[in-house]
Amino acid sequence: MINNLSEQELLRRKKKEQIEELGTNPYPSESFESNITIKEILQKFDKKEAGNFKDIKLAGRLMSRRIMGSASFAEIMDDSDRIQLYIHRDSICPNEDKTLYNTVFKKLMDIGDIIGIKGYIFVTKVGETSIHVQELKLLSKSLKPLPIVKEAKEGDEKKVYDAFTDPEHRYRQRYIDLLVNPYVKQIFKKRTKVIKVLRDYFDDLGCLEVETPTLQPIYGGALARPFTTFHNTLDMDFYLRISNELYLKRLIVGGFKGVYEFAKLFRNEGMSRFHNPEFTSVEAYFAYKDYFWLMDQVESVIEEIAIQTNGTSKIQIGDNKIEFKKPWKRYTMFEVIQKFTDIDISEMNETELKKVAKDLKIKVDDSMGKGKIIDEIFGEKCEPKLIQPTIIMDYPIEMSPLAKNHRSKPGLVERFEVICNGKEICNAYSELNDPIEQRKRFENQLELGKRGDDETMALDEDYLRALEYGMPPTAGIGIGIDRLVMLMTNASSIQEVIFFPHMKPENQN
RNA sequence: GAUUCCGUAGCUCAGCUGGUAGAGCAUCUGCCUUUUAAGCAGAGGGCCCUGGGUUCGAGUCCCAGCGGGAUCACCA
Repeated sequence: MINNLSEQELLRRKKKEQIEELGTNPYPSESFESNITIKEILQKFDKKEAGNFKDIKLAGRLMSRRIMGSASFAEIMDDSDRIQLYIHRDSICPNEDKTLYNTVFKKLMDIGDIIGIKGYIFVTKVGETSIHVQELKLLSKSLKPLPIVKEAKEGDEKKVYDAFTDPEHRYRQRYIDLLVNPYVKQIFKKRTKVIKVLRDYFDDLGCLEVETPTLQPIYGGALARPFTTFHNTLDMDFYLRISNELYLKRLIVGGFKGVYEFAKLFRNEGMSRFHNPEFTSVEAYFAYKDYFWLMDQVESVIEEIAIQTNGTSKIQIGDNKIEFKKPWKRYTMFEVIQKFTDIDISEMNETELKKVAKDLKIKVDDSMGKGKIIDEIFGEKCEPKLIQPTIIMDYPIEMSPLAKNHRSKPGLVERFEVICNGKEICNAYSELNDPIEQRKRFENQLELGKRGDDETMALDEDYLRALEYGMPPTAGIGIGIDRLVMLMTNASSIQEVIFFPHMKPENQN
């Protein structure tokens, strides 16, 4: 193992031993509490507001060093920002013994070491806010060299050297990515903000945040292939949930007026820049509400998310400027298909629909029912063109086995999705609460399964039993958190918004 | 899954029609010794992703594999 170490790694291990020989623990136990953040220093000091800028105590990572004889400049980074340190030999070594500066700082410390300092703030000749260090302590020795990203000014242009940009390394070693690329932290802070706004919104509506099983004996609530696992004591298979929908609705049967859950969902399908095998969704259910009420809520909460994360409801996403301010455009499924294809399919039967699909050069096969064909036409001809947030409503019944029949349009259900930047970001409906109808829908799914559709829903007897006791009229919604965060952070891939996206195992090659 | 591009020093990347492995940063040594430095001089550092093949000779050409990116197809 030791033979595989690079020259620089061997050297750092040796330095660690030398530190120990000097009687210093390179990994001390005692807490070291900063009394200010770097961001606070930079903001308050520049404003020249009164404050305590002596007796600064700060812990962080050493990010650069420029050593001159008996005085050096360095940079320290904490959770908030970076600041320059001025380290003068006689300041940190006021007595005869200059070991701390000459040996420990100059010879035994490295970029990447975690240190604690005490000192006071001043401004250098060239005007950079800095800390004059009076005490210096090693808090943790770093044994691997960090990729060094440097910025230099050439005239007016800012040039970045040795950027750490290789996606494989960035995702596999996210800790390095976070240390070295400051924008990455901002993405994840926004992600947490998105979740917080949603949570606050649902709480304010009087909902209860709940948890439901991740391991499920029957997977349901969505159309997808599951991961399978095994419970030894029960001697049976379990599935990692593809959805938590049916459990949350059981809780509505149980009498809660509203429930929501942020849930990791697992789908055993392809990976791409829009798909990770596990992803986060929030589902929320509201008793005594319908899908029109939900449309208003989703417009409000997403506008609020945009404002909270970006300071404005108008966000640049890729090449598009997207306005989240409500109200959004609303179309029925048939209207939007007519808008983009000039074809009115509202009265068509399966045979006619197949012909339309073929004319539009959309692949159809015998496993596809009416609903699936309509969904394909929509996905192909409409969805990619819907850039501004748009509500699409009233879906064909075949594609929506858990949604309530439309109050006035036969063959349709009271369902809507929000499409933004050409992608679905949420899916919602007036929930089907007629247990007899629900059983028929499940049975119809089984039929589709026999026709060869490999994505159909299993029949869940306990869920039907729950409905038979009576579920109030209920509106429910699922929002894909990862996709929403991608929009709010202008990220082009889902891997950018998940700390540890799944990848093939690292090989020793 | 399909197409296509990529894998060389700790990092970012050169390396031509095949002929002893290169640069900048980082590291080490020295210079500079008190508010700027990407400083100056020198040095060390490589299973060129892996395994086969062609060849007198392969980082380079061919085949297979592993890993990754981009685009496309299915799912959110």
